[in-house]
Amino acid sequence: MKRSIEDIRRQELIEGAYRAFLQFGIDGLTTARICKEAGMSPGILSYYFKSKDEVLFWMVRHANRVIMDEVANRMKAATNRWDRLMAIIEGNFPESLFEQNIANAWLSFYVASARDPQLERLQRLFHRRLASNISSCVSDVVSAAALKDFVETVAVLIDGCWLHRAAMHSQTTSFGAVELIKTQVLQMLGSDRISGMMKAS
Amino acid sequence: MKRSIEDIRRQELIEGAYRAFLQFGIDGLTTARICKEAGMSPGILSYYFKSKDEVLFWMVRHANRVIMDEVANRMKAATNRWDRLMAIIEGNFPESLFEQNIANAWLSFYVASARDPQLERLQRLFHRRLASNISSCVSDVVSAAALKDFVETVAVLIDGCWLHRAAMHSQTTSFGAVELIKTQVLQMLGSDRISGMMKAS
DNA sequence: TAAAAAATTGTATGAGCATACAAAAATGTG
DNA sequence: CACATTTTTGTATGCTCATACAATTTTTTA
Repeated sequence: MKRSIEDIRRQELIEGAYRAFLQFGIDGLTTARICKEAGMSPGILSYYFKSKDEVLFWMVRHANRVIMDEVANRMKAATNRWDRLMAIIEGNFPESLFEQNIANAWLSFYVASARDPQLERLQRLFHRRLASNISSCVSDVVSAAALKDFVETVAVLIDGCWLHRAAMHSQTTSFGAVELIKTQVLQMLGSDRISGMMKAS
Repeated sequence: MKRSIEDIRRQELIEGAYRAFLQFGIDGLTTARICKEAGMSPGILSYYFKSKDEVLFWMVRHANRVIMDEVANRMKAATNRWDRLMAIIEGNFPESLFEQNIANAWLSFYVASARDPQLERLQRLFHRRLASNISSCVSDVVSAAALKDFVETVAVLIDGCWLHRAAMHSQTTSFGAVELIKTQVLQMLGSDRISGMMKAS
């Protein structure tokens, strides 16, 4: 079928771009590098995509889905709100992905999205998803007023840990980041509310 | 004197680079733009500097000094350890500098320092200074074991707030960031230890 | 003031890159 | 098989930029 080969090639290029992204960040992504990584000749990109930026767009979506899958998998095993909150936090730091290169690549995406409206919309979307995920776990035990602050603090902690991981001097591990955030969350919620969250729902 | 004019020109170029950095981030920095911002003709850069990267290096030092001055000024007014800790936190979020453009520029510096050993050394230095500043405020009231975690958490919160500020959707203010971090610090230390820190020293 | 030195200008060069596209190869169709 | 269509290749074009440098202007020196 006609669609098939086009879809396959596009997907191969997106995944090639993803591998190049992880290795070189958003700035190291050249059309030539993307095509090479996908095992094709350099000109092919402009046959299947309107521009490099279009590949970039789909690649970032792909990259985000990889992380979201980690969260989703952990969510399945959770039976109460507390476990779901932990699933979100842990899912944001999969050992296989929490590496300097990758953290740096994500940072470069943040930088780029300040100048590219398409990427900016993606980033906004990712943030909303995270915020709404966190919200749904604690909305029953935290007042509406405090909810926004709680969500923002957790989001800042997650982003902050990734930023720290990008710094070459950092030796933070996946485990360390989760513990750091968990400690703050424990303090913010207190044991009463956490017990409340542990009742199955 | 021979030194004088050279120093002046170098300084002017560094400050031109700084202004361009704040406006366009590290990637928007072209030699032409730097020179233009400094009010000189485009070729002058290679007369006073070995390369663009050398200007970059001095520019980042300059940019950091601007922030450090904010911290230092607030430190002067502090008479006890608690006030000094607050001076560090508040000094890291001066209203005049806590803007989307500037946050983005700093992020781009983080990204770049993964590939430039010179910048990486600078970043390491900035981090050590921050960590040692924070440490000296709380080392008396926090056990040696907990000290590392405390410092790391505060550093992560500071970096995280800046990262969040870089995101276009964020409406965090300077005040909001300080409050967010202060809330976590209050929780971590507890009122007993804070009273301890408030005794003049 | 005349000659030398320093500072500045504007531009040429070449490198790296995205994109377009002509030519070639592969695949499909009758 | 002959022909049309799709896919792929390799390269040409034009752009942005860092850097070097010859030509010019300004300043210093004697």
